[in-house]
Amino acid sequence: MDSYQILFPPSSSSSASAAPPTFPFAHFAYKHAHEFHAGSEMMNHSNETCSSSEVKDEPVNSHVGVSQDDEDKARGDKKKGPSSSLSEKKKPKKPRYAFQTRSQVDILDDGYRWRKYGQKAVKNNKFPRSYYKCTFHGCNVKKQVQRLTKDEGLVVTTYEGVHTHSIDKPTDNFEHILNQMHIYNHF
DNA sequence: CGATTTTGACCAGCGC
DNA sequence: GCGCTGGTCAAAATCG
Repeated sequence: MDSYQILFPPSSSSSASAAPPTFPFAHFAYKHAHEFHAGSEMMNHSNETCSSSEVKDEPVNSHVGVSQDDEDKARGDKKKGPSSSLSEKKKPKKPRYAFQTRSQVDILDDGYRWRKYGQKAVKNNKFPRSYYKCTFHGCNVKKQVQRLTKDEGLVVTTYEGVHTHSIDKPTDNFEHILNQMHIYNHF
């Protein structure tokens, strides 16, 4: 837990091929474009919500970000029980895209279908963090939603992985925004 | 009745 | 080595 580098995705994606089709939350971003906070620079403009000047505990203040690592994953078996099988992987962290939004509800509908699989109380936060998994068959995308203590109205959503399928609930022509985001991405 | 949420337990990584 | 914290699983409960 710490701060993910909050920034827009792959500004450094050396391998474009590896670049995900789009951000998993692009769709959602569009829907909440008006209240979408992403991009360190973009944020500066809308500093009304977060005055990230004196940050001390909350690393995530006014950044939205992304931090990607490997594209692998390492969930072979993590479960209770004898950990006999485990001699591989070190801890490949999948790319994670974090961004925060202003919303009264934690459950932000981004078009995909999620199933909650856990909830945990995190330190420095009054509100618990919820863990969701994409229910699409074969899609291992996960996301966690957490409300900030400082800004009760701010919800931090962290996506892990990229959806390998289309949105379950298509709506507006968000592809437009997608393109824009791509631009940032390329930037 | 099936899908999803809730909730406690378990495990792994990290810091001291 | 121990304790803390985060992340995940799974059984039970709840919802549509």
